[in-house]
Amino acid sequence: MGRVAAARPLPVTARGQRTRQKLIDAAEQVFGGAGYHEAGIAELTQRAGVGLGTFYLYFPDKHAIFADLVRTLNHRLRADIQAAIGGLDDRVDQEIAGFDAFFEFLERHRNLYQVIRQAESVDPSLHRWHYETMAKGYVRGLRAAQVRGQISKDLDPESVAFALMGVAEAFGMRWVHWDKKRPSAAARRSLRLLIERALRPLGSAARSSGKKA
Amino acid sequence: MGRVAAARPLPVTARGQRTRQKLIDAAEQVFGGAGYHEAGIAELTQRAGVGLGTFYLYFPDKHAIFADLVRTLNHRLRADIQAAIGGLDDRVDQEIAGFDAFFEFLERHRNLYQVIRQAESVDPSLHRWHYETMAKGYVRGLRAAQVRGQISKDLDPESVAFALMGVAEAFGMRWVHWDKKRPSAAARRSLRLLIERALRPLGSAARSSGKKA
DNA sequence: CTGAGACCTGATTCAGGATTCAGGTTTGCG
DNA sequence: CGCAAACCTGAATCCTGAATCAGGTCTCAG
Repeated sequence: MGRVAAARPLPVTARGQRTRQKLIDAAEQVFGGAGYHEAGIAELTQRAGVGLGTFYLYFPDKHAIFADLVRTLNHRLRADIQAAIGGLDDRVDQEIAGFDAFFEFLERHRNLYQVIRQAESVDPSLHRWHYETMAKGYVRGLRAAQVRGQISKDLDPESVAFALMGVAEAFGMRWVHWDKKRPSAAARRSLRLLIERALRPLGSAARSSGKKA
Repeated sequence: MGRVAAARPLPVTARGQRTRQKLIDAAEQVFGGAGYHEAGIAELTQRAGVGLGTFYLYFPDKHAIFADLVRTLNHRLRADIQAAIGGLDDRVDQEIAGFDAFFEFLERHRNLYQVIRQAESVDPSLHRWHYETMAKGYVRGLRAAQVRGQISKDLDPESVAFALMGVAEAFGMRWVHWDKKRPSAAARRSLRLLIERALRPLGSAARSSGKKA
């Protein structure tokens, strides 16, 4: 669980920083393609174009760079979703936009996302951290939307957050991962209906903002 | 993907059958506790109380017994859910009962379920088979319910199936896996509300069967 | 009883892969 | 320049653990 292994000091010069980045980029490819256990340090350094030993100048061991990757991923994903949600002020619209951003992220970082899945067996606490992090922001947004009366007040925000994350993952697996394309029109239509009906307060009409706010 | 490795003939005598079973039972423990890669054949045979070499009398390699386990799990899980759904004739009630059965299964086979998650990196096609199998039954049930007018007809059954499976996994992770207990009352209440509102045709009243049919 | 299968065994083999280390090479500053 | 400090290198080390195999041991049909 709590891996330790003395962290290496961050590189001082520009050259060092470049090299470290090359290693991280390579890790993205390598861990994504093969799994954590299948991937070798040799393959990683080769793809980064550096010597084998160089790896250990920047990371104490294999696990360390994997953990780095997961954290990076987590940040990028949350940033993408936040950006996509930005201008919207209706929570249901935000959900839809968030889902789209998620699918797009999955497509662009197809391998990368597998890394997070792997984390479940490689480092359970890291895996859990990922979901807890994601959920926290989610819950905050949902609670605010409840106050604004945009989503039903009788729903427990945390439950809704996990439910939606689950749906996102399942759709990502079914369409992006298996079919290698964004969810079909039918799937996206159903997704919108499900979210709309499940979250919207009972009385309020569907569709909040037509095309323009 | 398509692993081959000549399967060993099934044991002929009662003794052989017993031994094979002991190995499978041990695999359940060992693969569940540690991961696939962490678990060793030695540990497995030790727990089964047989010699190391005996393993290779019944399985061509490590992968084979893992695949066996995933298939077994898949069957047990589907059987449990079918049994739980049995007597009910309203689809929403069936969904709730199905979820409960799933959570109970997760609790009882806590380790075992991780095996299926592991399958994603150990054998992607097996992993996909698991979900496709689960989805197929799901879709059939949903379609029938649509004909009966129990759930909204404008939803794509496959989309709903994957959405619900996703929610089940997320809840399983959050409550059964992390908290080591069934979902909280609040969570189960929200779950029911979400399903009810998302699936039920627009006009129809909630709650189909109160306490007794 | 008895022997031919059917089963069982675990030390040993062996390949793969993480990590080390004993030197190079490069960079930048005085 | 001149020389630390900062980087880089990859063959060699060392360990792990899957898979093998050369012999036993059990079982039951005849």
